[in-house]
Amino acid sequence: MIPERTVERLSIYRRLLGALLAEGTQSVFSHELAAMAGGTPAQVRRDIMSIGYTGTPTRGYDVSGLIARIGQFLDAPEGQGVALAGVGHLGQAIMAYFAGRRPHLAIVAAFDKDPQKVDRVIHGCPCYPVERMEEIVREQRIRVAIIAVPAPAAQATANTLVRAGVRGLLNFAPARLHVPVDTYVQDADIAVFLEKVAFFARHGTRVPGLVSEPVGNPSEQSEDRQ
Amino acid sequence: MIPERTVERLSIYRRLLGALLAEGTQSVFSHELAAMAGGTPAQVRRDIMSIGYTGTPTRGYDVSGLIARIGQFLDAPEGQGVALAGVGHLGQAIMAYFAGRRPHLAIVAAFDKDPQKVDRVIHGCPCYPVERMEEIVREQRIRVAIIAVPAPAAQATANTLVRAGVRGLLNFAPARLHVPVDTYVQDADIAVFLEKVAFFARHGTRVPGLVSEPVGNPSEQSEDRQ
DNA sequence: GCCTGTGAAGCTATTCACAGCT
DNA sequence: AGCTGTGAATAGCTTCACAGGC
Repeated sequence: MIPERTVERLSIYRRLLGALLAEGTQSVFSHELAAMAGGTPAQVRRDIMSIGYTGTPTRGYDVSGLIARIGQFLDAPEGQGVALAGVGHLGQAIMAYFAGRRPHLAIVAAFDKDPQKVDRVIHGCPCYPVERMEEIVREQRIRVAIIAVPAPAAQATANTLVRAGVRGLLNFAPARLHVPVDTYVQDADIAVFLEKVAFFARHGTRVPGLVSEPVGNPSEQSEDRQ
Repeated sequence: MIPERTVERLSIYRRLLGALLAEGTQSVFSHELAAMAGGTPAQVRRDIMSIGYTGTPTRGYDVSGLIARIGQFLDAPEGQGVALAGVGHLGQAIMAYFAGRRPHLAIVAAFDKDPQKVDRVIHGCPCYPVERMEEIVREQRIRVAIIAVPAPAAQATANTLVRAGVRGLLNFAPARLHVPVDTYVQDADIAVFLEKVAFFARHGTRVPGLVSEPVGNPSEQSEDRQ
């Protein structure tokens, strides 16, 4: 099984590769991708190796070929619909972000308990009352959901979603969710993030890949870097 | 230096301990905290050991004492002000969340380039035009900032903040930031999170600590678990 | 010369397992 | 009996460093 961190980085590589493609770049070296992503060339090579793609010493990796390979690896062939629980500011920010782009991972239904917010379409996404969540998620075979409800409602929301068939949750509520072992939870707990940033802003700690000011200068030597 | 993951967990433990305190619980065992946080008892004990707090075999850890110790460790003694760049839906969700609570880590200034959004107070936080960001962040000696602007503006925003003295960034924009090595960046990239969740919803993978349905049942045996 | 692919080494984080305490 | 504190073992991830290719 592939490391979680590698999956994250592949997603990042794909986005960067898309930008390269848009500007007409046809191939890229591991050290270039590493500089853009903020990692090491060795890491990039190993990540790409882990999904069975290969480059050539002369040109590096083919941009569109690598994008396609990452897609085969990360995306569900049939596409995946996503449910969104909670249409507050956060939920709307998320809808706005995903509107239009990402055909294969689109938010296809949103839910809120406020009657004012439902029964309309926001950013191309229909909003329903929470009462219909279980029914709709089950019928549409939705397996991925975003929890953007207040903390006190998070566990109940998760329970309903799991009951309806969801197996992956992105949880923005500041609460720990208890779910079955076959359900994956990614926490995005803003309060935790902010306390961590505040701590390290005072105590310092930085990742590898170094990267200096604005665009990382290509201060490579012979064998990778240090 | 303390592991990054430990800092995250300490923040989580503190929140859980606060809830225990509110309901009048005076002491807690590592396995109880582990069940609440979704980790292992050994992990909890080591995290607590790493900040130099000790419990007793008979009662476990003293709830208020441990909260205080985590506070000494995580928080700046004088408190830390936080700047927020971007007052869109996401920025407003963040302001709403931090309004009131967290005296020692409050959002003290928000910035937006839209003249409609600025020169007023939202959730107790004054909003200024971006042009004044560098000046205000520098004058208020703000060291921590949240980036909630669109991706194309993220790097320029980060540059300005760093120039003004910020040393910790929480970045919600789907873009990799290039900053000086002494500046800490925590990425909260929603698109990456969602792709990761979608991937593992299909392929499965779960953390330790197991945890079953709703509230984790206390199926402990003698020596820890597993 | 400069690249990729990769075994091996090195690190970091987590878990085991038990001595010591009550 | 059941807990904490912790050295030792393990697991997981990252980086090194070099063979092989153009």
